Amino acid sequence: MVTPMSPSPTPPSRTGRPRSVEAHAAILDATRAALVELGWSKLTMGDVASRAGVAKTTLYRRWANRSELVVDAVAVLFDELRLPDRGSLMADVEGVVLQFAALLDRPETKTALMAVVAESTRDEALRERIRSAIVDRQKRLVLVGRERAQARGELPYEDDPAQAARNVDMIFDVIAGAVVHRALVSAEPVDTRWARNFSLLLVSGLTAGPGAPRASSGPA
Amino acid sequence: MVTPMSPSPTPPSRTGRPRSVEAHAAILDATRAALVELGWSKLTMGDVASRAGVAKTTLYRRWANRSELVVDAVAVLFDELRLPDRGSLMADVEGVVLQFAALLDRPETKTALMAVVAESTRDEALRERIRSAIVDRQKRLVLVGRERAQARGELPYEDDPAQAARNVDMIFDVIAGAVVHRALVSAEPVDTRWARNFSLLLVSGLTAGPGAPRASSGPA
Amino acid sequence: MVTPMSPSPTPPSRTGRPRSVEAHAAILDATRAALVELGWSKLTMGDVASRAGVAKTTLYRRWANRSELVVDAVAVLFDELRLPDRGSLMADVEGVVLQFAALLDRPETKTALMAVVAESTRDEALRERIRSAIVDRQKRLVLVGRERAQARGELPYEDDPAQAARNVDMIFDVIAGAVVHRALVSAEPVDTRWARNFSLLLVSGLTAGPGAPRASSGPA
Amino acid sequence: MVTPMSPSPTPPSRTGRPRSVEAHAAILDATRAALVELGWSKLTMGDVASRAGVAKTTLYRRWANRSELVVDAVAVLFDELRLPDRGSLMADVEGVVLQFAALLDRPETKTALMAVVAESTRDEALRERIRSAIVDRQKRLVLVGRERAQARGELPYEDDPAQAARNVDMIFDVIAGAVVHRALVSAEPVDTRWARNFSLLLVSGLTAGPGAPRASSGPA
DNA sequence: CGCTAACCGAGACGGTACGTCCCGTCTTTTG
DNA sequence: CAAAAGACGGGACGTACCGTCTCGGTTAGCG
Repeated sequence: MVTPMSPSPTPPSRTGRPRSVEAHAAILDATRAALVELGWSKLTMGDVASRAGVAKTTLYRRWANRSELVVDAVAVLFDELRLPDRGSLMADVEGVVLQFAALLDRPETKTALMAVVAESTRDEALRERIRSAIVDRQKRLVLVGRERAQARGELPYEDDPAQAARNVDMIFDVIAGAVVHRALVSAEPVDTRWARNFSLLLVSGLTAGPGAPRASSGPA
Repeated sequence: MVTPMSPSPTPPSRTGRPRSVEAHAAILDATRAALVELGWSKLTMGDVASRAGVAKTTLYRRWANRSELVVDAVAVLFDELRLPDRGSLMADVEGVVLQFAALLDRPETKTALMAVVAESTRDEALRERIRSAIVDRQKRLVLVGRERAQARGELPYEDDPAQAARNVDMIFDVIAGAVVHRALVSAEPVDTRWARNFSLLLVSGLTAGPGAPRASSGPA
Repeated sequence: MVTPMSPSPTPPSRTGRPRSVEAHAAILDATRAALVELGWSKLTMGDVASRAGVAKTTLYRRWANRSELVVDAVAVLFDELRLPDRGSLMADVEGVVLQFAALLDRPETKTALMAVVAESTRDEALRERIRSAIVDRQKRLVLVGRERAQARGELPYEDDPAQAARNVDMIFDVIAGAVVHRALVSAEPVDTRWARNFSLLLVSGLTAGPGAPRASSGPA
Repeated sequence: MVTPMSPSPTPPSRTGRPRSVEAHAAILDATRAALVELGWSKLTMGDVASRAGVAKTTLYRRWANRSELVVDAVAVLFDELRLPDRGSLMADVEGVVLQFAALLDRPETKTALMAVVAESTRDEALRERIRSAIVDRQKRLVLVGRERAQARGELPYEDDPAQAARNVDMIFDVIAGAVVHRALVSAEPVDTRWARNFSLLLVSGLTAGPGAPRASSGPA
């Protein structure tokens, strides 16, 4: 209970045998491997431990429960998302949609993401961990895309910083939500055609609706 | 052995004691109550059975597992969604967004929906059950909204029926996905302002992008 | 509760559809077959019913529980025991020992006999059923053997009828007990050598000890 | 998976937490108590576990099934049997018969012994466990009795060691078998009179038949 | 010759126990 | 003093049978 549950490989303690750094990586690797082979609901702490060549107690010393472990194991995969400049806002959106869809098609992500979100509806600490480890980190993609579009003149600059932040949040929810829903709930493929149609819809909305000159505070 | 795990209280068999219809309703009620009190991850079959005043075997006779039971228990809640005519496409969208958000704010829905979707990534039968019991049934809302908007002249009629169907699917994924992501992943409230901004974005996109005159097959 | 649990195919009732006689035989056959294949502890009422092509209710209408059913199914096998005249008391004893051993070597008898006896230690009705269906019926063998030995002059006639009855009981317990113990508890074969040694011991004891002239009321 | 199901509280493993010795004793005590209260057929592993203040898994870690547990729980009772020197072979036999009868009259022994023997007809491991934990250990009584009788000159010394062993086995089967059969199958009391008559029969047979001078290898 | 009572099969019912799996914790020995 | 090993108390699983209870339907004997 007093043990710090941080993912940092070495806690403040100075005395005693230091925590193994190799173990940390091995555990996260084992977690992803177990997700691929077994899926979220059949993944067990004991199995992860034995895959990692580690005792169960070592896991519990570092993570409070399996949801937090899985969030950490999966979060790094989201950091691989990139937003290369494809020349236009619509192309950039289409690119990130397809990248995100590819990520959601990986078995470890597919099975784990919705599961930890479901858990988080009853677990404040987990909710916070998801937000900081995944959600907030990926909003960078929206920020970069907007800046680029503004530089290109495709989007105006928003004066109100609060409204600008709200726009970023909403666009993130729209893009991520639509892709997740298409891929996991409707269980239909996110292919090039879908990505193009979706990007067209979004970019049209952005250039005509909120984010467009003077549409945010009150629609016509 | 091959007893159909359908939610219908009486399988095709003609002989033998028929399945109890009261038990069926009691089980679904108990399932929702357990979701509210315990949440998905602490809900157990044994607990549902005893709440319903029913033996555990009676549950397993009718549902193959907890996920399928929960889908059936939750699906009926989605049928309460309505699309009253609020006079404009944007008002209609805003209305359905707020209704859907209210539904996702109910504890039984919040904790269960993402959980069964997560399970369904490894369970084809469950995926199909979610699709038929929830997803396909609620697309009716998009259909009604589009027809109404077309009648009002807010949206054009689409000639290609395949493209029309694709549009319905995508709009459904965008609306449901954005609301779900905002409410459960980002864990931020879907309030009136968010709903208005989102509706503005969507309707702007719809009237300018796909669904707008000749933008669907290929943008310039 | 009011239904008479007698093994007779037709209870005292006069009106209504009579109980099926074919079913009765089919059930006992199925019981023995299940004993052979599954053994006592894995024999189930449902399995016997389906083997016999009969509903479970039909079994319960006729037998109170599986122990009583098995006693009835096994009892008839004991009636096949015979005591052919082999010319001497010792040869007669040896003959019946080997016959009894052969009966106990049959899988249905082996697995069932001790099981129902074990049950009967807590079930008075079952104890009575075992006594009347098996134990008392087979004492006939001892009676015949004694009469024959007395006719041959190998054994004296006992004047006191109560003592005579006690002797029969004891000899029955000694023979049956020794064979059962050797076969099932010690789990060693009852072969010709064992049978001969045992018979020698018993007949020696009988002609010198109780049953011998004036040894029963008080040994020297 | 291949954990040795031995009754010893500590398996060969050297590392890890050792098995609790207190739990071991508590379980065997609880088993006997449950046998007394419920009898063999109503004794459940879960009930024994909760009586012993132990988890069900702890039982299964040490015994493969209920039968093996019960054999271990009951076996120690047989070790209480003694053979005090009563001055003559007949008195010694009578004494052990009455002691054995008293043991079989205890509710835990009565209900359990025949039950595990019945199970053992289909379970080689159980058969071996009964033999080593009960049967072979109690043959000591016959050995002691014979030595004493030989010292007294009541019985001759047997030259052939194989025949001597066979005699011990047979006498054990005769004594134990007769008492068990009288007590449990015939369900009649083993009182002093019965014990005296039986002892007379047996001792007469022993001094005149096998074990007597030159009758063992082949009677005329 | 139709009643009617008791039978029949099928199979769902509320229950109990099973033996297994995993949880998260706790004692050990080892490094 | 941490780490691996593994036993611990506990809880839920999904299954197997129990003995009972509807069902719809059959089969006598009696009136």
